[in-house]
Amino acid sequence: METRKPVTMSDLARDLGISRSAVSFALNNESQVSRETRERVIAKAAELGYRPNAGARALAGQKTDLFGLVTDIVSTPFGGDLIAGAQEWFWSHGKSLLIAGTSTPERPDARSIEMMLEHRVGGILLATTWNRAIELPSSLAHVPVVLVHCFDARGERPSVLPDEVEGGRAAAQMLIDAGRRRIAMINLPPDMVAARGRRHGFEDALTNAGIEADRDLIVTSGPEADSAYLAAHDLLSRHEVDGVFCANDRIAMGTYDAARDLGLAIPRDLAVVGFDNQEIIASYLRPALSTVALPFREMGRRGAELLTRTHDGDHLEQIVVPCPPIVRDSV
Amino acid sequence: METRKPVTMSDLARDLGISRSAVSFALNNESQVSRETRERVIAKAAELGYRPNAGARALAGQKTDLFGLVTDIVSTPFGGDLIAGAQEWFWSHGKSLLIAGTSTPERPDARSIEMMLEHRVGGILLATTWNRAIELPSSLAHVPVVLVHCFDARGERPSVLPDEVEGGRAAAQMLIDAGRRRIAMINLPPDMVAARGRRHGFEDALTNAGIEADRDLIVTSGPEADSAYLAAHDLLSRHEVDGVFCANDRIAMGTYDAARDLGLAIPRDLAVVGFDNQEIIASYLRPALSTVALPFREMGRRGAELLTRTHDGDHLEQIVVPCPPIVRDSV
DNA sequence: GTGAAAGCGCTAACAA
DNA sequence: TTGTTAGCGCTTTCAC
Repeated sequence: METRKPVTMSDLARDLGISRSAVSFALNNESQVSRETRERVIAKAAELGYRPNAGARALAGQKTDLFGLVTDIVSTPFGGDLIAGAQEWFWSHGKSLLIAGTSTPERPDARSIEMMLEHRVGGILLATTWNRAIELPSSLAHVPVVLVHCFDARGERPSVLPDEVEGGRAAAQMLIDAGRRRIAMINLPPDMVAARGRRHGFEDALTNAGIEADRDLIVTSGPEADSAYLAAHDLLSRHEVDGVFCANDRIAMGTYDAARDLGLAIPRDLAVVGFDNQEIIASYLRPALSTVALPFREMGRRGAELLTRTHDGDHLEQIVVPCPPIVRDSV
Repeated sequence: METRKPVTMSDLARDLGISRSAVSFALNNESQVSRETRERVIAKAAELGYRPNAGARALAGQKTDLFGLVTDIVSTPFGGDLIAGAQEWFWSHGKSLLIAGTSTPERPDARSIEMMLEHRVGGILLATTWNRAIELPSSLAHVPVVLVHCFDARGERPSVLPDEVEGGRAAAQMLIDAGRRRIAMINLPPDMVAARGRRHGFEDALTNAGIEADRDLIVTSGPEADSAYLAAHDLLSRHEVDGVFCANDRIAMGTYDAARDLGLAIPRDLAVVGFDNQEIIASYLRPALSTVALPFREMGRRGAELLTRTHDGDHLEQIVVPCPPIVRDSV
């Protein structure tokens, strides 16, 4: 592999005996060139393997095609969807994506933000693992920012959020449609944004179905499977329940264990619905877990879209993306 | 949020009444400026919030600080580690990382590679989910490339690979050290690079421990849990086995199910070791799975390092990174 | 130690 | 329709 000096516009112009601007116009599909010239230029470019220099173009045109994504989410399976979604949008619009992983998006490695700003990104997408309020670092004060799966504590930036309420409603509905009536919910700690929304939707659906919401059937668990095992075991041994909505898939995992230990068959004795659609959990649990998906890909896409639009015009928007139910075998 | 025009070197120079080159020298720590001038420049830069323009610098200096990472791995939990590792290296060396997710690294969305080349990246890291040989696309012919978790079919590019053999040996050793003697292996399809290496190390360790390698105890399974369930059920019901090395964590998952259905307690009746250390599987299985880690973070780091060095000098290197055993409760 | 000046590759008025 | 000419923000000789 030998690196060789890249072909420039001047090379094309000289070879073709025309001016550099003619080449520029031809390549950028401006109107001011004859069809013939344009074709000659394009042919020559292909022949010589010309490739535009993005940096130079940005410098001269005073505009970037670079955007940034800062997130703590790359280390989870969701990260892939998020990145894919954002990238799909950017690419199909001729933009490139600079990514920085960080453990704390609100206080990202200062260097990573700095680096993006030095590259004069047109805007930054800030995404988090947990749906929550965040405080923007001051270095971001003068850059367009769109928050994904989180929102600005000061209410000054646009964001893209999952429809937790509708998701909770959908989860409950799956249980109701299966004929369950003694329906419980094992929720996340109440200080979590997701917990509030999902519960709200859950209660709503029960009420609409004419099922009285029994406070005793709504319990709290930590987000992890072992904590959920305890909560589920307690709940299921004290109450007669035929359906349970777990506020996330890991809680469902713990619930499966508890059900097994209590001799309850899923879905016969107990129907279970999760939330998140963490593929690796949901599809490997037996029976496969019915759940509600967190639409990271779509949120990434919408975030990117919003960011490029925010660019000019400066309207504050909150976009809410639906959480689709995923039917498997646990209901 | 209002975007405002960035401060340039000329602004600093004018404000300070000195030339632009003086500013440049001062900021880049060149020797040819007086201590005093340098300090004044630095102070002014801080005051005005000057931020160098990476694109302009690259253009003038004919060098980039951008590198690319193309991979199909972002959608798995491993992706996070890989990215983190690569980024750690690049950042601490003042480089930035451009990332492109793709479903097939060998035939990545042509646009994504093109985009990186237009940005004049100094080199590209190509990483795959599966350890395997890959054929480089021709567009990469004149760019430094380092392969991570895969290798060039034509043997012309450097790569960073996990030490599968040593990993297999470590897995077997965990079983041996626990006093197991009837040790089986549920391997991946033999055409997979990982399968060959892991088996090689496995047999090696048994031989060294004076345990005869029983061909009947080495069986093949697909990479997924359901296929593994069948293989494990078959193996365990026909042979007396007290330890099994599963070539990946999902196979271990299926093996857990089979063991339970056959009434075998883990680890009492059957010790199990996996491979990959997929956190979400390994730590939630009960008992938690002892396994061998695929060192993606370290591979990312080494890949980045190799890439920046490959840059000049052009030695073909194959780096092999150790796969550390992770002890949990299944042995 | 400092400044003038020539680019780096490209865009975009403006003239011709 | 084409070419000329300034820059964009920065690095880097080369004189002073």
